[in-house]
Amino acid sequence: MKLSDKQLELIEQIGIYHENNGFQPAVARVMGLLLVSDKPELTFEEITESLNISKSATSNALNMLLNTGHIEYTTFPGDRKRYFRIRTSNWRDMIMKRMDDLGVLNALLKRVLEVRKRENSEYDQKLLSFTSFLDYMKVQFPILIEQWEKENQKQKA
Amino acid sequence: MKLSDKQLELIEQIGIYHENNGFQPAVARVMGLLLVSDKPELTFEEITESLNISKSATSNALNMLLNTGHIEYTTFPGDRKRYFRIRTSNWRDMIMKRMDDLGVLNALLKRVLEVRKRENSEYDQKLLSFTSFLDYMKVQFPILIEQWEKENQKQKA
DNA sequence: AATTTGGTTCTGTAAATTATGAACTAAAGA
DNA sequence: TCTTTAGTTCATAATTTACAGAACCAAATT
Repeated sequence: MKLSDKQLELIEQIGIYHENNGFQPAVARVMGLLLVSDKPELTFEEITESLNISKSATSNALNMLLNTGHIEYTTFPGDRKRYFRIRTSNWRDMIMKRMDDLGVLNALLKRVLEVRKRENSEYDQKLLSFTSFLDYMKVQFPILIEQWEKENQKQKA
Repeated sequence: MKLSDKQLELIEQIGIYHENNGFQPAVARVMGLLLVSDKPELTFEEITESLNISKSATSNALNMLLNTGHIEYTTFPGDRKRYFRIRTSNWRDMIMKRMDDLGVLNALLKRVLEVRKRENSEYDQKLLSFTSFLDYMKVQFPILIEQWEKENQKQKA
């Protein structure tokens, strides 16, 4: 498994992106590798060797990515190896999870408005208006996705 | 500065939320406190005492939050203390930064499609379709915000 | 039966993060 | 001038994280 310099660089960049989103470094690199490699499916061995990480790090990373639904694997008859690949369905999930996270924030902010006491606060007006925006988003966002899917469908036809 | 049990609990929950979004623990608690306290503006001293953290932790947290534009302070003539509060304008920024982050992802994925070679890949079709969705989002999202602002304006009138 | 393969699990540890407390500073007040 | 106030800075201690390496295991192969 040869990787070009461009590929190696891109794996690092994608790695950093995922690190910023809470993945640990090795896990983030595995995601990068699976995205960037010429082959869409890689074995355990290929991953360890390409990234120069230990078997334990690879095992740990793959299992965490399997558990979180970011990757999946296939097998072939008469071959004990598993072939790992990114779950494409995961992109929609990823976006949705970001929305959910805003939902958590929204719930917390509403709780804030319940719990504490502030008189005639213009600040709380803004807070209320923000939560209402988050409510609006929660409704409108799925509609936005739907619209895009329609347009995308049209283009294919 | 007395805080009710409910307030203390909520500060922790908001703290955890912000930890998950990359803030360090003490910084996240300061954000929680400023949101949840009955007074909208707190002094350095009130923050240290309410959260039971050291002066250095407080200093560090406040400076970091000031630098990142999450909080601001006012002063009053003849009073050397600074009164810290959350910048409300920051909520729009927060949402926008999330969008920007998706922009970074989008750029990386486009780079992926350029850099590697995969034949007749249905996978790459999906990837392409995802980047096109991110493009769509980038355009539509500000429009969504605008629409909401219009509706919100109407309600006030 | 012995070995190889494809991993997993279990310490140990280097490095990074996060916070503390003490010493310090600059401005204001007595 | 001495003290207090409102913080900052520094050295360091306490966690936490992230990984390597070795031992281990079950299934397949020889």
